[in-house]
Amino acid sequence: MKEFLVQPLRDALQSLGTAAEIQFEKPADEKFGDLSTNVAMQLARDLKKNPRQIAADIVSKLVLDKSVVEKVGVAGAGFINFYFAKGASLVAAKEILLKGATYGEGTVGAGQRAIVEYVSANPTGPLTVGRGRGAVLGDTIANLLAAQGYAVTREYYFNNAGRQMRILADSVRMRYLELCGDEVSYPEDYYQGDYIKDIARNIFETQGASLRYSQELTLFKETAEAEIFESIKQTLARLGIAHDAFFNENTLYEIGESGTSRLDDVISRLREKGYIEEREGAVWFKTSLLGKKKVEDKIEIGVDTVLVKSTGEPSYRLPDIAYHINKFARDFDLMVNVFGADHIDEYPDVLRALKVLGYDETKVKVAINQFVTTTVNGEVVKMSTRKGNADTLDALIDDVGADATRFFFIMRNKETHLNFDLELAKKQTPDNPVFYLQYAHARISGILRLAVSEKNFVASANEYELLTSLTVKEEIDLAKILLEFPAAIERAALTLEPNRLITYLNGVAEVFHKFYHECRIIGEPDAVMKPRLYLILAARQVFQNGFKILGISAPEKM
RNA sequence: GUGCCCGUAGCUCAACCGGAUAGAGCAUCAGCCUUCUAAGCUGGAGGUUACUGGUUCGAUUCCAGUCGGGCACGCCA
Repeated sequence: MKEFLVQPLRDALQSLGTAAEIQFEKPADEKFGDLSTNVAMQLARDLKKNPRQIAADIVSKLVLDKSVVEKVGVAGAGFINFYFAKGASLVAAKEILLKGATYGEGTVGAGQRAIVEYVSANPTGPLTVGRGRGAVLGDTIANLLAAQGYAVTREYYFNNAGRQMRILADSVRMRYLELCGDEVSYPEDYYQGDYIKDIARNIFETQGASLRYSQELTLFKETAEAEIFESIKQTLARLGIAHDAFFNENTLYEIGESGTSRLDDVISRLREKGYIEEREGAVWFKTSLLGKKKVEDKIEIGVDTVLVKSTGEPSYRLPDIAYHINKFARDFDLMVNVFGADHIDEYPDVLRALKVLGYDETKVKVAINQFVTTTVNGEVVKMSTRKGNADTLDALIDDVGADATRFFFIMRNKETHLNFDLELAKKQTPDNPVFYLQYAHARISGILRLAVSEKNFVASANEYELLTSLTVKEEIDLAKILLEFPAAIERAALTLEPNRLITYLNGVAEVFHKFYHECRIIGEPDAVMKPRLYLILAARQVFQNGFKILGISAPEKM
């Protein structure tokens, strides 16, 4: 609708001898119309005039199509409010039915390629509840970007080498030796979870005690990795999450045709630019030259970053940089990384390196999610994989179901701490927020079932026109909010904040329930019933399309 | 100690780029089912937007400081 207003407003401003960027917003209160602009207030300072007077001047010069904009008003400090003709929304509502499953899709990412990297847990143990938030967040962001026309790659970055994996393998070996009957003192800093014992048992069952006196860890490592990875994928699958690509960090260490690895290449390129220094036996990235600093005793000190430790091993930042260069080589227009707040200090180094090497680092977006605390009976449960007292994501899904799991993880802004109330999520009662939404969909489905079975209703595109005969306030309100769906998706996608979509859908559910109470459908004369049936078909479409992005089911009955 | 994030109704959270009387759900109080699902709707009560200043015609939003919580500050990942 904004398109109808922008040019007339520009013309009006021009005839007053001025110009400004024209911004619209949806007024909080419907008595202020459907859209408003604050352009008069913006101009107040330059023109040194009362904003209300400016607004009145603008309105007097406005030329608008009366069949679209019914009324224009000036209110408050100088807002210009536009009231749309009822028919305008209803005509537009036909689009929802015509577009069907594609309604709501946008073109922000048309012709562009995006990669979303999420989960990325190393295969050292089952996914925890804490990991779940990033997993669902990343998956939903990927869905939102896909809905904006991006060709999206969902990628999982992992490392199955290094110290952690050695500890994992040795943990399994220790448990295996226990099964062989050996007395072992199990180290405290080894993996404590029962899954280690399960893996050891599987090995013991197939291999017997044949590995008892071997120091070789390979079988333990490979078995553990394979089994744990399999369980991670299964857990993700329960939430409807499936990655397109798995990127193994090890490939960055491999020596290519040039005789160097990707990691070597990063260092030599940074060295050419003058950002590498070797001292104390280590290789440093001179981030101090790029603004990285810390403050000690109120004195700022530049800070460099180690890329290769004095042991000769790369620190984890080096492969991180190489990995991002790899993403650029794959020519993505947008690269989203989803990770937890504990990595908050890591990505600035990566971005600094990318910038220095001539990449457009603004294409990299980082979605950081704050931690999850779970409460059970009001008591906070802290989690750690290493200690083995973690609530696994699997157990959570068993407990509350996939829909509630997904919903709870994304219903809050990612940057706020999430309190996952296990008791609440488990409830099959109205205090559980996911039910409020799904119930609206189930109600619509129930009405449509009846319409088909008792009134022989068959939806037909040449009857969509009937929507324009709706007149009741609750009908119009519903049509209007359904039309905001594309904007809601776009906003959620651009900000990488799926919770905005939930907030929007909650609003739709609220307006629908009001409509439901005010407007009966089955049993009304055809002239009333049919337009309403098409209206709720449109509402159902919005719920279904929205639920698909959120990754939750759309139950026909509850 | 330093950096980043957060602080909004009793609880969990919204508030689109700085806009109009700060909104929902839960809990609570009062109503609404012979009629499409009462997992719903209507109404009431509930707020110094942590605090103090600043910028602005206008601040929950931006800036500075204070207090409180989380995370990170390693040649760990």
